[in-house]
Amino acid sequence: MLTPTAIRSSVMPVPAVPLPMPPHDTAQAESLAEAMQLRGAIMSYPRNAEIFAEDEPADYLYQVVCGSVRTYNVLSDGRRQIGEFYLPGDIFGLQCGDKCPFSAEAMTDAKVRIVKRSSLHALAERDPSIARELFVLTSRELMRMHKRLLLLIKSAQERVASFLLEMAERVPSNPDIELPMSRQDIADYLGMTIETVSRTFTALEAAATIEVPSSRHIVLRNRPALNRLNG
Amino acid sequence: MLTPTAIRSSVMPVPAVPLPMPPHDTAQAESLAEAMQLRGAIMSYPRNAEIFAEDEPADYLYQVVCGSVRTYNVLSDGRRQIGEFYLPGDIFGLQCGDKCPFSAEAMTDAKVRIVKRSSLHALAERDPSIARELFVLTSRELMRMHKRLLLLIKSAQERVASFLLEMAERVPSNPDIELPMSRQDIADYLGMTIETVSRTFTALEAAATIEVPSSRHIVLRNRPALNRLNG
DNA sequence: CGATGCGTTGATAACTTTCAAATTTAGTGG
DNA sequence: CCACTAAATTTGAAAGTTATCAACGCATCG
Repeated sequence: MLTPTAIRSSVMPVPAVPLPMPPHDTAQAESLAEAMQLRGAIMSYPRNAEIFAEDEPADYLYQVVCGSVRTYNVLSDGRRQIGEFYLPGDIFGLQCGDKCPFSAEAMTDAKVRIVKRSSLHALAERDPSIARELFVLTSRELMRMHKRLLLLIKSAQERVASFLLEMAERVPSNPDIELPMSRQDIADYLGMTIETVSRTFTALEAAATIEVPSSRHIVLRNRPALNRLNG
Repeated sequence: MLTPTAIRSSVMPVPAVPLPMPPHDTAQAESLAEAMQLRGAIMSYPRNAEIFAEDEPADYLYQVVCGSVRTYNVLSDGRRQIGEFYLPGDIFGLQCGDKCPFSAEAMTDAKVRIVKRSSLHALAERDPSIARELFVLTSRELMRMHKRLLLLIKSAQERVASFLLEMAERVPSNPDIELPMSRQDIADYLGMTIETVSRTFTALEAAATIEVPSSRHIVLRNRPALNRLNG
């Protein structure tokens, strides 16, 4: 399964003015969201631009403001594995040690809030609630990862079904889904080839489980069937 | 791939006296390890005994004292996926929300230190260094998970090679590895069948990459070859 | 010694990938 | 707005890998 994706944009990210965020509804003196807003800079990335690269020093935490982001690894033989897709609101970069264990790219034009990890950790030293939030966030990411694991042992149909259900949950415009990623991205996320992804979509459509009006627009027609496939 | 593993021991865990732990070499007033020692109870589990079950309230954090533990999920059709193997010193149960997202069993006779999560979180409120350790631990688990993801998109040989290298790293008795788990466990960890695992071992042995004196005793004869397979 | 559990081996079937080509969609310039 | 080129997606046929089904070997244990 070779996927020699040499996507590398030469476009430089453009700093933008911070966007106002809706006020957070917790009683916290300062929540993580607020802290990130205060301390964060917002960067704009065009489609396919690199946000950070594997093995770079991992100095920042990131939050998608708008658009979408993919993290990924490229194996020595060129195969690419997508680590995760991040949508508006999602925070990524939590699992970094000293060096980033993967790369990140804007999947669509995107604005990303960037905060120095050191600044957040310093804050966490003083404010246990921030520390707690960081922990919860990481632990949640871990659970998401765990669901991915379960995904990857399944058949092609099951993987695609799980993927669609996950996306439906994350972009709440049911039953329609507007996918921000290409077939290649989906394939590399699910650990299969682009052809198998395509065939699986076709099969699900033939079974009237989904509709595919355009390649990135999916309509879930039979959720029970998808849930059955989901195991 | 059906693996209807209905392992369920009726043996009750036996509380045991706490074991002395080597002193921790940090300057911290109280490290997480020390805190767990102070607050933790040690339980003994016979081979295959259940430590906790999926969907139970997740009230505890666990640390393997001796022996080995597996966490796993069982899908509706009986397939089992192993989440992770834990060896002496390893801490597990970090990713739990309110309910355990998986079950845990002793893979061999094992002693496990058990600490109330609430007690650790209360401690973390007061001691930022503990909070930090919890975060680092979770983030490390996340990185391990990430490596697993990369594993699961690979071929059978690559998966087994990666698995062996990982185990070699974790049980430092190189180049010999004494596996604490059965072929079925390995299969469910790597997302393949027991037969394929067996055949892959045989193939690696035929290639003089490893030796298999007994089914649970592996000798790494050609690490470069394994590393090459590891990608 | 016969039962039982675990691991290995063999033959066949099922599924996914690979390679190739057709088709659709998107982007660009006139 | 249309035509044209490049990119993305879909489809088809063949090959490769892994799963499934079945049988066998080998230990342990009553």
